[in-house]
Amino acid sequence: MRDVARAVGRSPMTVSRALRGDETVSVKTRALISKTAADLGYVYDSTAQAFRTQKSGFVAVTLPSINNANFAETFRGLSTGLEASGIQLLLGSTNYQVEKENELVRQLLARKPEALIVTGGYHLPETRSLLENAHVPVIETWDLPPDPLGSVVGFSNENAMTDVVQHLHDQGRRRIAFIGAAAGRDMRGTARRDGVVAAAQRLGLPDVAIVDAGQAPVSMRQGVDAIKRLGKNIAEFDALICVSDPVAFGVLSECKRMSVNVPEDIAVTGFGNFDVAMVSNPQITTVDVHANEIGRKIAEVLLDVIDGNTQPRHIDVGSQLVLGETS
Amino acid sequence: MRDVARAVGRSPMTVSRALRGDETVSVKTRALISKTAADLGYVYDSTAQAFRTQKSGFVAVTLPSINNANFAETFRGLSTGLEASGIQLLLGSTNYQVEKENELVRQLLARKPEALIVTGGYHLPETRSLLENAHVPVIETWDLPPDPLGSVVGFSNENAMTDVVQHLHDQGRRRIAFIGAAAGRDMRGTARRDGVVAAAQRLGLPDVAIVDAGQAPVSMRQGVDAIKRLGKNIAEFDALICVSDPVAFGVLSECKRMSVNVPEDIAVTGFGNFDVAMVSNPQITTVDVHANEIGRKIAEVLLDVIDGNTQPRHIDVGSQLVLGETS
DNA sequence: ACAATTTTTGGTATCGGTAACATGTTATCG
DNA sequence: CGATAACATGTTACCGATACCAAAAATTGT
Repeated sequence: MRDVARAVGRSPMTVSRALRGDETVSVKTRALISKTAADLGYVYDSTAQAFRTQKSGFVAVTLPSINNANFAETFRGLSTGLEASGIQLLLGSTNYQVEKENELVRQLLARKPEALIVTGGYHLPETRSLLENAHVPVIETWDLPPDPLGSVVGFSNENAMTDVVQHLHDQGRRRIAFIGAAAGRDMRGTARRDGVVAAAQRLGLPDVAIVDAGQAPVSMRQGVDAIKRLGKNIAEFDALICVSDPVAFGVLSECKRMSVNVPEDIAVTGFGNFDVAMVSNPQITTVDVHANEIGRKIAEVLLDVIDGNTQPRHIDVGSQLVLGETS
Repeated sequence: MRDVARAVGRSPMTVSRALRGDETVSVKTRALISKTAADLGYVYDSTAQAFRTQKSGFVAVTLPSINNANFAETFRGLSTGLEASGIQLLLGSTNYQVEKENELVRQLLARKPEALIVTGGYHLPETRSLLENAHVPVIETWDLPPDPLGSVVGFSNENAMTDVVQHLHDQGRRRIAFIGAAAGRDMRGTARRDGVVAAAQRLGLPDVAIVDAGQAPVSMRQGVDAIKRLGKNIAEFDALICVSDPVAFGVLSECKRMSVNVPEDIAVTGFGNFDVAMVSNPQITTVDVHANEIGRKIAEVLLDVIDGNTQPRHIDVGSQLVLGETS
């Protein structure tokens, strides 16, 4: 910056202002400085800026898994929403482990993010106190935690499942199995399971069977494997509620191979309204949770927060049953 | 840090060393300092560290699209490989636009990343010179550029397609169409298309028809739409080579709805060997490009580079035809 | 022409760590 | 016991931008 200043015969201070587009620098000086900086191949040092201003200019995001079309869609909405602001996204993946989330949050906080976006509403007590003491705006997402740390942009996994169970009940299905990850890791999956169990109970249906599809993240292959393991026992059920669309797709595919007819013999539902649900043949009944909208709303809340608005916001984007051909 | 130093009766320098696990600080002093820091709720300032040491401790990654299982898998391999090192990943998405890549690279460079990972081997001249002058190790991936900027971990999109065309030729297929994104945006897609065209020519097959599936990123729905637009004309072909597995899946699904039998009437192939290819029914013939391995190898190269090894490395992870039931 | 503004520019201290070097303190050994 | 090595800790000067305040230059009004 000093070099640029010398080259244009101005002080570094003026250069600093000019490069940030400060209006108090005269238009021609600004133009000259921009040009000179470019000519000299000067690269602005954001680290020094972050240090001096105590504002890092990025937002930290924790995702359970990067390889998940749903979170990816939220992330995309978020990126798009933040694009104009020049805010960058620092990403970390927790692999669905709260212990790892804790470590990750610690690392991310040390970088003084403008805000922290965490997926899910369940955290270790240690993580909670870290976040509470950090005085960094927190946005929880993909959930509606009972006791939020700050802002929330999400939906109720339980309620979403209530709609699914109600729908299956309306179709005359009674013997329901839920296929999802082993309990304890994927908290949103667990919430969905609980939602199913509770809804079935309220509707007077028999107890819901829980089919363990292995460790989160569960995907297509685990759906296949779960059905393989079920084998003939699949005849005990007339509806399979899957924790996500990929699982449902795997289930559907394996049913076909086993000559189990969907939806005649058994209904199958997914979650998330991924492309695969619509493109699949038959189309999978699923739940749209507005993943992209969540991302865009997060961006909105974020820009608001960075603007100095400290009032936490709670946004329920809701969810919507999407009827397909599998139920 | 000064506060912690005062609390333990040592200088800030000793605290600094202790917190970084410097062995020259006596074991008990180190323990005391860690404990005191934790008790005081001290949070280490990575920004200041980055500023002083001129090492940011993160690696920047540009991806064409975050919502893409291919890159996501690579990203996952990379995350896993870097986990222990404490290096963080700063992510940016270019939306398959080289102009955007340029802007993104500029922003990312301002943060002085330890290294920069860019997807693809084609960049604007401006971007190239930015990268060359930045003196930041660059790793290009998902490609084998003829004139690499630094290290490379990738595979040849062209060669991968040669295998596919050879296989189809062996099966007696002759009239091939390639389904991919509009030319110009997705350079890896373009490379694949060129690979198909060239291989067909070498084998003496008729000219390959190019079916435009719209703007990158193309996914399942665009596969569906492409086939819908083809309509009856699909009978002109006996093999459809798709730029990616999701596209192939969409194609397959729409073929089924149109009562076009795969593979009897027409062969369909994908690219990437992702879950959907194997779980799909019929299983999709595809190409495994070892996406996860790419990520892990990048991590390896990265750690090597950060260790001060400036020698660029060129790793070809190769690709492998995976026979399914659609060809 | 000159004071009162308004606009534009500059000087200085500083953000919180750490590299490099200096110094103090405790074992080791002939 | 004193010299030397090995270990532990301290001092100082930065890294590069910018907040804050001060001052110069340009513009305006009478």
